[in-house]
Amino acid sequence: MAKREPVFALIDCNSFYASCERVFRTDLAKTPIVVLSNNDGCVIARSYDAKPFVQMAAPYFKIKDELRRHGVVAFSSNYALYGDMSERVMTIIESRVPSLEVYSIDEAFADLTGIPGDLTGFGRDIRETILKHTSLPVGVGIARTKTLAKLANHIAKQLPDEDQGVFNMCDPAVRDEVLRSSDVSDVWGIGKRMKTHLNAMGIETAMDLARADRWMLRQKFSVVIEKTSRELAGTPCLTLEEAQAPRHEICCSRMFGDRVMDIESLQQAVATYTQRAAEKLRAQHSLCKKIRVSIRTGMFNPDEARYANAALVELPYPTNDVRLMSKAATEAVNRLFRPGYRYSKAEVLLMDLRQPGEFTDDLFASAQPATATKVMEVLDAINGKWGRGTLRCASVPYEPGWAMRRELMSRSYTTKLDELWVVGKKLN
DNA sequence: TCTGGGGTCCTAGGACCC
DNA sequence: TCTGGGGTCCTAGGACCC
Repeated sequence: MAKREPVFALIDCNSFYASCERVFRTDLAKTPIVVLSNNDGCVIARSYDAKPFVQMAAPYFKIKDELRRHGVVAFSSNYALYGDMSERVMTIIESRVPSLEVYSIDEAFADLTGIPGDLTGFGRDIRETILKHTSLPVGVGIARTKTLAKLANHIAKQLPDEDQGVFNMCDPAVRDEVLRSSDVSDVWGIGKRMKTHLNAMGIETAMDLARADRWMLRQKFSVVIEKTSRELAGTPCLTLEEAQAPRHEICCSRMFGDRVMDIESLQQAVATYTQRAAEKLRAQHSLCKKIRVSIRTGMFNPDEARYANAALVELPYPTNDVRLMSKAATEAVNRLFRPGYRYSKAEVLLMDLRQPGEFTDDLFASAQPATATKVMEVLDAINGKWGRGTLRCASVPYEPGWAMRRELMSRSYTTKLDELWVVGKKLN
């Protein structure tokens, strides 16, 4: 029997955050929409019809009036809603493909190797099912490698409606045609810097990169670019990664709603971020040995005095005990704090993460006491049942003065009982 | 007044060891 | 005259992704 050729699909939601908002606001079906980053800082998603009016990452305060003039409606980001919608989409895809890698909140790679019959039809079927069950439009790219599937997906989004957002690039002739007409910067893994370097060497299109001297690519850049080149030429170098490995670092950082000047607020913020990071840490069953805390002022205003600094604290033993972690993190704030500055952001980064049992306990140092592990389990159980923050360290305020701005937030239509979508009753 | 929040991988270079 | 050759581990920094 002939060896089965590998086939990958990349399925991703179109303008995901904006589409999620639209699902529950049918009155905005024909209105351009943008979604803002945390703190209503800048634009992170645009509906298709908003794209002509707004640049990605444009600061909201600068373009507010312009948006209003064009009738573009803005939303604060509502991650509870997006996370829930994402799970629904992934569940549908998972039920139809042999194996799936959830790559981000709005996209997934699927292994279609060995699926008989017309793959384009298969892609259309998935797309229709998702649309029917969630009202979210997706694009499907199908090809021999992950990098090519990404490119196929990019093409799928530019197709006219009758092609239903599915593009199959398995045919070598079709693939070559696409490679020739795609700019090298459309390739997954080629950013702005790499484009500049490659262009300088005469590599302009995806086809140029596919045919470039691999040894030279590896010498001059890295093995990553070499793999990209091979993948474009049709040789799979990247595999589907179904099980998500535990993170090596866990980060929680936020801009403040307003500038902060006092040390108490910074301590509260850092305690709050540590709490959130510790939750993520325990969710992946890891322990952490080092914490890096950083604070900084705004970086954009030239008239404002700037300061940014970070401190690394090492814990006595690998732990997931939020009490120990908060104490260490807030002590770091005392070291970092300089009075007189207007702080805009703090960050807590958990580093040197380990799995229990993976490291050797030091003969003379202590390990996390069993009681602490138990206390954390109870803490997570209570917060899991009654909501995040029900039980917390005293240093974490309930309604902090420095909380981020989210003035344009939609409701938690799918995740809060008292905010459910009501059909047949006029909202807003 | 005001510009996000997560992550990943790779490489180079220094410290240290035998 | 003239000062090896590996190896490992760690960290910082660059580049990229969504």
